[in-house]
Amino acid sequence: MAAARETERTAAAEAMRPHDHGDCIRRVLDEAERRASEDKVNFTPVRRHALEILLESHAAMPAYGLLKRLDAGGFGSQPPVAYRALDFLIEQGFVHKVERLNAFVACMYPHETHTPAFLVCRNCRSVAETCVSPSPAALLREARAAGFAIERSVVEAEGLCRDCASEETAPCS
Amino acid sequence: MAAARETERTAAAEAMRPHDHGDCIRRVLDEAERRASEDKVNFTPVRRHALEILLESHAAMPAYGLLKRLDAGGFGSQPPVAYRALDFLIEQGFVHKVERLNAFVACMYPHETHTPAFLVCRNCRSVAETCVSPSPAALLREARAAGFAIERSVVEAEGLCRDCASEETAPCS
DNA sequence: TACAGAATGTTATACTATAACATTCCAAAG
DNA sequence: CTTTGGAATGTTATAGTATAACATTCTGTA
Repeated sequence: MAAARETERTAAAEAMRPHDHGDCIRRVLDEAERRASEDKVNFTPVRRHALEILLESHAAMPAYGLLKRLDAGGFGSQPPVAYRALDFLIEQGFVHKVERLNAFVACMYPHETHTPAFLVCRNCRSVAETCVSPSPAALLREARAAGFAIERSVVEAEGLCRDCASEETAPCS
Repeated sequence: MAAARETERTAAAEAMRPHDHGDCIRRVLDEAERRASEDKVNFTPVRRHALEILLESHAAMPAYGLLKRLDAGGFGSQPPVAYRALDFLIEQGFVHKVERLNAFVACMYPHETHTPAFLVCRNCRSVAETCVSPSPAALLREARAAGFAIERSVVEAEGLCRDCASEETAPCS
């Protein structure tokens, strides 16, 4: 049982482990590409580049960090450059905003509409996205009783990722 | 069944219905009072007044809205006045921040530590707080597999409350 | 009384986000 | 082809959110 748990593989676990991140990027980028042309939306260079930047890591990036990178890539230095790209990417479901951090992460499941749940490390800001069921049944029940129509929802869990936890307990580096 | 649902009462439903809000305020304020003296924390005038202001409605209030009210009450006009009061109230669990809105609401369940879940109306910004189980089992499983230690989490659901929904479908006022 | 820690007062500044309007690009209609 | 209208981008300005840093006051306790 313990051994099984050790080797258990889930999306969140993968995101926080060393892995072939090049594969992540290619996979997501291809999928985004496909979806964009399928939906006939305009996946322009600045939008693509923004997504590529966000895909570089599983950490959340602030808008102005993205802007800086976009500027370095020759895409302009004013805030709307970043926010417009982000608006587009979020609209398409390629990127999520982590409200807790006022920062943005590339979606690891761009192939399906879903309610994201994030494991946000308070130390290194890494963000692992997981797939949970859209809303807990209890919440749906409450909402219905209140006459409230849920349109979208998000779960944000804050804590310590494995790496940061081991650093805290054994700061030997 | 349908009739039963009509008359169903839950915390979230109550918050969004006309109710004796004076009772809400007294109940929560008393409880806060009690907890503060129990925990030997300093429930100063500015902190108490901030909580009173937030308790006036179930809508979320931005920090600078609170600040304006505190200033009107003679408690000072600079941002730290509001943020310090909010820091204290959040620390004590008397107030939650609704990240989605960058705004703050008084907690309706100050008697228990809990993971809040919010039903946030995108139209009127009313916020109904509900009690759901701390984290969905699926999320806990993911977290464990990832070696991630959840310290706190929040669910924020966005949609339309009953009143705003009926306005949208029948704008006759 | 002197001290220490908590709370508050005050100034300045950093960070996040959007409004508003000008310009360019490009594809579809004429 | 050309025009024309919507989408995208460029640009300036400003609104909104939050914290750093340091001075001062208050209060309980040694």
